Order: sequence, then C-alpha cells, then structure tokens
Amino acid sequence: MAQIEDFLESKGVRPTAMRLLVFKYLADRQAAATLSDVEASFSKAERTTLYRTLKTFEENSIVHQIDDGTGISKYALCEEGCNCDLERHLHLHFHCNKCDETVCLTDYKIPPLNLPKGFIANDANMVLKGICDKCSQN
Amino acid sequence: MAQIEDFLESKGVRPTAMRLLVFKYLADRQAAATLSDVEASFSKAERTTLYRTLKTFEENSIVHQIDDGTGISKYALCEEGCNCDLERHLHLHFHCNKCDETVCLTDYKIPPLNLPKGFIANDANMVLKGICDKCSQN
DNA sequence: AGAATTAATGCACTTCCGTTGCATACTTAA
DNA sequence: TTAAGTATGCAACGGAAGTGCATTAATTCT
Repeated sequence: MAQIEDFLESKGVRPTAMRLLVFKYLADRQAAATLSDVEASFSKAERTTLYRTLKTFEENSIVHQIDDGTGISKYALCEEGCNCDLERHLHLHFHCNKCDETVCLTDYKIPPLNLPKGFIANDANMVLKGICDKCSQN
Repeated sequence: MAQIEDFLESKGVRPTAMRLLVFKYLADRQAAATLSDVEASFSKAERTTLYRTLKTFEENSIVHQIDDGTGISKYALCEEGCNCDLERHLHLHFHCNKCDETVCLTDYKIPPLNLPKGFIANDANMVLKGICDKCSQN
C-alpha cells in the first residue's frame, strides 16, 4: 500500500484512500474494468467519485482507457515503464466474446502502416475479438 | 434511383422511399455517418425509422457499422463486392481529430498477427486517428 | 496551531445515444 | 378484397457520460 502511495505521488496524484483502493482493485485484476465494475466492488463509494478517480488516473498516465467496441469505456493500468504520453498505448487489446472481458496484449504492438498521402496518424486503436485463452480451454 | 431500388432488392431489403433516400444520402457522402447525421438531413423522418433503416442495412450487408472511438456508432456503405459476411470488413478506418469525420481506407487491410496460445480471433477493429487528407492540406 | 486556500468527495440532475413496445399505415400475397 | 406481413410513427425507457454545486478533507501560509 505504501508503494502504491509513493507511485501515485510520483505521478502527481494525491494518494487518497479512495484512490489507493481503486488502484489496488485495478492492479489485482487481469482484465480491463468498466466504471460499473469498479462501482460494483465499492458499493459504498459514489459513482461520480469513482468516475473522476478513473479520469484523474487517465490524465496522469496511470491507466489507459480502452474502447473495445462494446460501447463502454474500460480502464486498465499502464504497464510499468509505459510512457503513455509518448507511445500512446499502441498495443493490442483483445475482447473475448464469451466472457466479455478485455485484456491488454502489451507485447503486441500495432504494426506500422504507410497511409495514403495527406493522412497523418498519431494514434491508433486496435481490438481483436474472439475467444480468449481462458475461455478456449473449456 | 432505379439502380438503388434493384440493389436493395438484391440484398433482400424492400426498397421503400425512406430507404432509397437514406441509401442515396450515404452514397453521396464520403465519410461515415452517425444516426444524428442522417437525422439532421431528414428532418421530416422519425429517428426510430432511420435507426431501424440503418440496422436493416447493416443486417443485410449494405452498410457496416464503424466504432471509431468517439463512442457514437457510424455507418458507411459497403464497397461493391465486399462480402461482408465472410470478410467482416477487415479494413482500416481513419478518424480525423480536426474535422471529426471517419472514413474507410478500404485498400488497407488489417495486418495479420500471431496471437498468444489460446487466443482465437475472428474479428478485428482498427482505427487510426490523426489528421485526414482534406484537413492536412489547409 | 489556526486560518485560508485548494483539492476531493457526495448528491442531484442533465444529456445523449441506443433501444423497445405498441398502435397505425402501408404492401404483398392469397 | 381480405388477410398477413412489413414498415413507420410515437412514446417511453435505460445506461453511460458528464456537470454544478455544496460539503468535507487535506495542504499551505502566517
């Protein structure tokens, strides 16, 4: 917990009790979490507070937001050493149609592409959909 | 218009007046359209009707839905010969942060990837974000 | 330490998009 | 022409995102 505290401070985020708990929740989780997911495990906390906690984390490059095509924003901790501002999380995300969970495939970078003249890309989002490793075992 | 009529029928969709107009609207447009876009140009028509028109088009592989990360579904006509059911529209989409329009880059296919063991992908979504050709000229 | 300032939280409420149910109008087939 | 099926219009719901404001907690300054 003390480590988390230091970490949040190093990111310029005040380590309040709420934030520590939310961070821990995300850290203990393999899959990306929606606001509702977080809400469900902190029944005592306000939706808005959790919403703003996630926003704050995102603004300070502690989590990254994932748009996996379900229409609901999900959040996942940035990898250690992931310089979010520069590399913009250009890794893959995988959404399982069976368990409906979305995970980061951090080792898989989005392949570079030569776009048509005039198009300048500075961000990318790539989501693969199918059956994840856990679900394909059963 | 008669061509459109035939085309819709060949796709198993009844060519009603509304549908012909919506199809024409999409065909005359370069960028993908949101429901609101369509709504705005058919002020006399009901939101729901347009909504269902787009759904019907989608179900019958006339348009494909695009999730460009703005959180709002967009729709674009399928390319001629695009066998939506089989190839699943695995082309790129480009979202311009300046004009907020999303276009299909139909010539750019999503590059194949070797996923980790256990992951089985059967669909993919890839959206690049930046400045489009029109906006980069100014 | 105590007052003043700044930041975080809680509560209420709004907006926007997607979606559904049901009644009515229209089309097609018998 | 009647019956069946389909499309449209209207009303309403639900979920998620977001905002405004009052309250509480934490920090800073003197």
